[in-house]
This record gives sequence, structure tokens and C-alpha cells, in this order.
Amino acid sequence: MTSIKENSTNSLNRKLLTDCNLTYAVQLMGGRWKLLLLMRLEPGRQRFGELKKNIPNITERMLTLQLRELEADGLVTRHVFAEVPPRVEYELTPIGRELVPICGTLHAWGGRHRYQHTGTESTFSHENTPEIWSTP
Amino acid sequence: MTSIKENSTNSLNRKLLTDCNLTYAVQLMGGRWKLLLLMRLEPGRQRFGELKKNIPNITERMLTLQLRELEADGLVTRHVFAEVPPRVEYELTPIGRELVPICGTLHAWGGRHRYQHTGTESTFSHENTPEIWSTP
DNA sequence: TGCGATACACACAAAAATGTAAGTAATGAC
DNA sequence: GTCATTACTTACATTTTTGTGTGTATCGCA
Repeated sequence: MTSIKENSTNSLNRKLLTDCNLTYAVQLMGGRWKLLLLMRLEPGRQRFGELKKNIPNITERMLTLQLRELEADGLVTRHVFAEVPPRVEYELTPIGRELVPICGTLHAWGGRHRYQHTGTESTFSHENTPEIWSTP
Repeated sequence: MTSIKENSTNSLNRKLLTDCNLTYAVQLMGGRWKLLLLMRLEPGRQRFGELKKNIPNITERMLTLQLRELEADGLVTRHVFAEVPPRVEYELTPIGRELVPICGTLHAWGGRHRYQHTGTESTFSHENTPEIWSTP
């Protein structure tokens, strides 16, 4: 998300879909790394560098971008400490936290789908957030 | 989704995220028009032309693409009738149908978020699928 | 013979998302 | 004075997604 052409059909359609609460919701969580970030933040605050370490393959640029969008959308809070070297911590907001159980349901559905569709199971491990993935 | 560069970092990262059941699930429903299509199909089978009529601003190309991806992902079934002019109907699969209540929850969350974040409410109407949007 | 109807396909263009590589500011430790 | 540390920023390149416009096959009907 660098610069958007207001008034392209593409952008108008995006706005149109923003009117529906469902597609609106999906737009908020739609960035490639956003849900992973939310899940990492579930146990509590995390520093920028820790997120970077814990999320495989994410670049600093993408991490910054996605975190800033999450912040702008009110899903996470940014805490800046006036230290050197700098320290910045990220934390889920209440409404962001409400997304977590929904993600649990989606995760379970994804597992069922994968099994039915491919006959395999996921081996991805969310080490630091185990309790989320046990769906009620 | 026309042609994908195998082995670009971009594509490798996509595959990596496919390992997680959550991001896997989001990939399946991530196309711009997919969830709207799923919701339209909830009441029952629909013809290509009806979907086109009912979904604002979607082009034939996008409709085709998204439906084909949904089909390839096992979320909808395609029924072709050997008639002239042609008739094709689309229908939710069982696992696709399991996504509907989750969408209901997401829709509700989206509504809460929008209200908190913007102070407004959605005016988007899903005429043909009213019962979905009343979340338990 | 020509037309309308339907569900597409195709080549191309535009826009958006993602990735790469390099640089920056401030400070304390050496 | 140089260096390491941290959380970025910036300019640019690549890849992917979305949109535009036109064409097609088949048949029944006028």
C-alpha cells in the first residue's frame, strides 16, 4: 500500500465493498501478515524485533507496513519508548482481541477443509499461542 | 490469477503461509468478490447471470475467475446444462456451507468495529440472504 | 438470413501488493 | 572516534490482482 489511485474502478470497487460489514472485516485482516501478527500479539505485548524474529520470512518493511495499518485500523496499539536504541511495543486493542476467537474458528475450518481437500494436515506451529488453536 | 511466477519470494511466502490453517483459510476466501458470492449462494443454486445481476459492479471476467477458483478450492459446485443458450448453476458445497456461520460472526464483528472506529453503521443490504446476518 | 440470448475466453492495460537494498538517528560502550 | 544496536524510512523493482474490450459457439425464432 504505497499510493492509491482515487477514482480508478479498482479503488471504487474496494470502497463499495467496504460498505458490507463482512467484506469490510475481511479487508481489515486481509494483508498477508496481519493475522499472523495478531496471533503473535495475543499472549501480550511484543517488541518490533521479537515479532520480526518470530514470524518467518517477514521483512522489516512489510512488518512496519502491516503494523501501521493494523494501528490505523484500531486493531493494535503502538507504545514508543524514548530510549536509545529505540524500543517499540505492540499490543492488541480490545476490538482486535475480539478477532482472536473468530480466528480460532477459521483456523479449525481451514484444518477441516485442508483435510477434506488435500488429505493432509498442517504442520505449522504457532509455538507461543497454543491455546488459541483449540476451538470450543 | 492469470500466471504465477513459481519461485519468486512473493510466491514462496504465499506457500509458506498456506501451511498455517488460519492463513490458508483466509487465502481461500480472500478474492475480492468471493465472500459476496458465497453469501449469494447460501439460499440455493444460482445461475451465472443471476449472480452477475445481484452483485453490484462485478464484471463477467471477475465473476468467472472467482467462481472458478471457488470451484477449484471445493467451495462451490458447477452444474452445466447442455442447453442453448447455455445454462450454468453454482451451488455451495458442504464445506463451503460451513463457512457461512463464520461469515456471520465476522459480519457482526465488522459491524462492531465500524461503529467503534467510525461511529457509523453499514447500509449495505444483502437482500436475498437476510437470515445469515442475524448472528447468534 | 440475421438476431438475440448466455456463459464464457482472450489479449491487453492498469492498479495494487509485496519484496530488495540501502540508508538514518541517537546513544553508550569500547 | 568507531562501532553496535533498534526501529524504522526511502527509492525502486517485481509480482499479483483487478479491470477493459472484443470475440465466440449454439440454437430457436422472425
